[in-house]
Amino acid sequence: MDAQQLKGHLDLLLLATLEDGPRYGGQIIADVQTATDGYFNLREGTLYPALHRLEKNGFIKGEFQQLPRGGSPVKVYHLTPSGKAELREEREKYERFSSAVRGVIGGRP
Amino acid sequence: MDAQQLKGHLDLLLLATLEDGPRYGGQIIADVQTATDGYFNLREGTLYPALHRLEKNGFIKGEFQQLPRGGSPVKVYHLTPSGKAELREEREKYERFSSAVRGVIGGRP
DNA sequence: CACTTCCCCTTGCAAAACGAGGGGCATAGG
DNA sequence: CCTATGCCCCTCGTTTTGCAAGGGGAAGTG
Repeated sequence: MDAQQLKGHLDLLLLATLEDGPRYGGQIIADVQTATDGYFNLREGTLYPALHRLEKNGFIKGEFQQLPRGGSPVKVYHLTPSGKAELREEREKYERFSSAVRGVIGGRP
Repeated sequence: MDAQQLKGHLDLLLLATLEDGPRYGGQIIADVQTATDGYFNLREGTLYPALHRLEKNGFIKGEFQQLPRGGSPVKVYHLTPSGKAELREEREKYERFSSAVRGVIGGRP
């Protein structure tokens, strides 16, 4: 996977992942990896700053929770209403991007 | 258009544009803009360094040519054989990227 | 002679993913 | 008990790269 390829699209992936329900860091990484057949292998140094960014912008909210299986509390993030709206916008933005690229390289829109 | 969105995909766009024939800077900008319905509006500060990068890697080659319509000679770039191979690879890379994103956000692959 | 229009190039800036490193808590093994 | 391992969360510095701004040259126009 090319690192630069991901720039500008990470927020969309995170919001879309959280759309399926609250998750904490490790789960998000695992889910993205599964959903992309291993193509996107997010690093912690990538994920956490991105989550903080999204939280600061009010799109997601994180709360520490104690898991039944013990261990330290984990920080579970969930979408806010404004985050759902943002997700819709990001989806549309991606569609415009995708169409534009297809317009240049050819292939299905 | 989000600047970050383009990162990591610019080389693909340039190589694909030159696939249709040799072009000089201004033409490339115009062609990309047309092919994307105005979505990608490349700046000179974006284009020229990228062209130099591609040329240094042997993917394209630029030569100054005198245009029939007069004016200063323009630098016309064309794909090299290794550039055509690179374009194939970049296309595949983009398809993998695109599939991966679709895998997360849903929608057609 | 200005003035505009292209064309080409370079420098410094900013955004963002990443690698590496650190620290905390809980369970397992010696 | 004490160390090791496994998660989990966070941060700092690096690198890449698109972009804005600026500059310069050649040709045409009033």
